[in-house]
Amino acid sequence: MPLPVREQQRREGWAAVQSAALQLVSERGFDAVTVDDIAAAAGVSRRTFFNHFPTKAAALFNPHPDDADQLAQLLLAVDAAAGVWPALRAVCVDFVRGQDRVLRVRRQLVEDAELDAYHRTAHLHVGQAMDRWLAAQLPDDPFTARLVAESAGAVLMTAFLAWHPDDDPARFVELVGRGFDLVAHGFS
Amino acid sequence: MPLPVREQQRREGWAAVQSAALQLVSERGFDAVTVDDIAAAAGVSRRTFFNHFPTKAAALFNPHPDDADQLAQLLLAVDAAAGVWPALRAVCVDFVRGQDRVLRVRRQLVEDAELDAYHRTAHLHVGQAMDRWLAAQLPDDPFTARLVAESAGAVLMTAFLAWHPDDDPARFVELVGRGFDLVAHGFS
DNA sequence: CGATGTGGTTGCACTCAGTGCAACGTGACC
DNA sequence: GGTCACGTTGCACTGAGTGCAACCACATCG
Repeated sequence: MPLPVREQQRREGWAAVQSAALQLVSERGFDAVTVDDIAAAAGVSRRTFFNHFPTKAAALFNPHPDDADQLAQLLLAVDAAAGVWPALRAVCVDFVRGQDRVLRVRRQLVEDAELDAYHRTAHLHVGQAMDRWLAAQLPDDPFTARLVAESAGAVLMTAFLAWHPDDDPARFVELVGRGFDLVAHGFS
Repeated sequence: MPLPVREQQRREGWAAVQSAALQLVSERGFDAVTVDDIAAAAGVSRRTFFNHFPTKAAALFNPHPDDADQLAQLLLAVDAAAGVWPALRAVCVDFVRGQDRVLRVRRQLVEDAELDAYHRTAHLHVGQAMDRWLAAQLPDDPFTARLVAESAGAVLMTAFLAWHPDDDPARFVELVGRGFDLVAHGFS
């Protein structure tokens, strides 16, 4: 199903801006790059930058529109018969593969404590699909549903921070799986 | 041990600004209050506001200096013989008592999705004492240490979101305990 | 007690993030 | 070919956050 021309162009512009942002910020650092710099490098106006992204940090960390679709697809397809946690493990491990385009750059950026905060907020967005799925799976226990969602976030963040930019991206996937297993086993 | 006069005044100014910030923002909303408004209400200059807090959001969510001391004290005193997770449970439950001064207002603010993000970043600060303690407890397994820290954060955040502003603050403490127990048991 | 030093406070000027608005240009649709 | 919808652009504006230099109050020492 080919996307409409309009939407196609829109996503190309989106990708051009994010690409320029990642490039410039990884070279010079977050504070040394202005929105005007990024917009100019991407060949769009400053105002258009803000049509694509609400903030400067969003240009670095917001997920690609396709990613949100993909996560939703994975959640639809997964079999939760063995419990929500194993299902979520499978979904996250699958999802996290094929993120290597942005993985390394983002990991380097997050060395800066300030950007770590931005990074975490970006994940709130992606998490919404997961929140809805969990609410449907555990309709009678919203507390546990929320806790499972936050715990999955904790695992992903831990793996992300434990992964080193020099490592193979596959190692990140492995760390995610290990984190899920540790939490599944419990801390008692 | 009475604090030096200088430090005493400093903390009074700090508290005055935070108090004014919580008051105004809970009345009008985050975006409808400027830093100038807060500074004026606290009886200090705009520039002094930024001497106390690096950002507007920090004035709402940054922990009181005494809180950091208290958390450090609790961590020093706790007995970790039964494992790090039970110890952390005890520390957090203790710590979370006596936070009722800011609990209700903050919970109301976080209804706004944007401020939820700010709130989470503020916790990174408090968590540093916990990070150091965990690194000392699990020197040979930094991955688990990080995961435990993130999981404790997940529990606190879940309890905070599950707690309702009309509830008794004691209920929040109870929810924290319940969250720790659920994670201790595991999700398998 | 008076001189000196240290550190928080203040005002000023500046950069830059983010927003509202109105004009424009280009695909979509009949 | 006309018109409609929508993303793009420029412009002007608010407000967050910072660097700097002057100022003032508490502290210290002779």
